Amino acid sequence: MNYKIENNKIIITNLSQFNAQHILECGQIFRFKNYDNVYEVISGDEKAVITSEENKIEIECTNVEYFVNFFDLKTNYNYIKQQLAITPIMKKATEYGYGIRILRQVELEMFVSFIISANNNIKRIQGTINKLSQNFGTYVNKLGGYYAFPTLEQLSKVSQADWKELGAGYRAGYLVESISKLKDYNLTKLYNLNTKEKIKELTTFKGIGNKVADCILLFGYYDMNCFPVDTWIEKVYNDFFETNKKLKNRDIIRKKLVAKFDKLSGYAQQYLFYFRRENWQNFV
DNA sequence: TTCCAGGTGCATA
DNA sequence: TATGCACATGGA
Repeated sequence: MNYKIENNKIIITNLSQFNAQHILECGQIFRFKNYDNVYEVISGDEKAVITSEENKIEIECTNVEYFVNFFDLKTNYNYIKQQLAITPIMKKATEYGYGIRILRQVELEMFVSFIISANNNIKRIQGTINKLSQNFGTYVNKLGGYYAFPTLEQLSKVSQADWKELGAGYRAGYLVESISKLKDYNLTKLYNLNTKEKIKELTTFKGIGNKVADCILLFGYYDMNCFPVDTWIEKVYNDFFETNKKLKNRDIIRKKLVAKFDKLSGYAQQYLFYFRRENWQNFV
């Protein structure tokens, strides 16, 4: 992956493996907005402004090192796509979302965001998380001004009534209980465990089942052995991977997909998710 | 009006 | 272990 740093900006000229729309709108992050051909992203307490031109992409940001890591710029995604594109559907999906990259995000932010995401839609999830940050996060007076995602201490002050006010619905109780449990639990200790053990640990928290745990691990821990199976992956699985019957048990769907994609599961999942969600009208 | 959204918790068999 | 239902909320 080619990139360089100029005047405290990240410059990307290899557009075959970086597309802001693909990266931000494939469901892995909720704090971004788009106007004209500019995307603004907030992650943790940092912010980036991505401007796409014909031959290059400029990323102006609060912290260059943070965003080189965040956008996973040291990984060669052309090689990954090549390994994945061995069936017709995977070839289509990797071509459609050619600019996708898996973001390296903050553990706590993923933990909270994906509890909110359960049985919810992306627009409402985004609204809840943005309001949460505006009401409880710290204001940062850089790059036009923005609110950081709340720290654990700030999150501890969000009551069940506050969460309902933010639109979290029945997940309000789960959020209060699970955030409270984090006071005596260091999320970084999960790095010492294998994927199965990490899922087992995370699912002891209220509001975290297998799917949400997979998302937290994939997007917060860069664990590519995870394959979150949601309603969209269930559809794409039954459309392309299962010919006879419709399979509804998501644990079994996950097992079959992980057996197929192994250590590239996380990447495969994002290409398939983006492809199916953006193309839904072509498959109903 | 009913269905659906990046599902989970809980009771029951 | 497996199945089925309730759960907030707003857009289509």
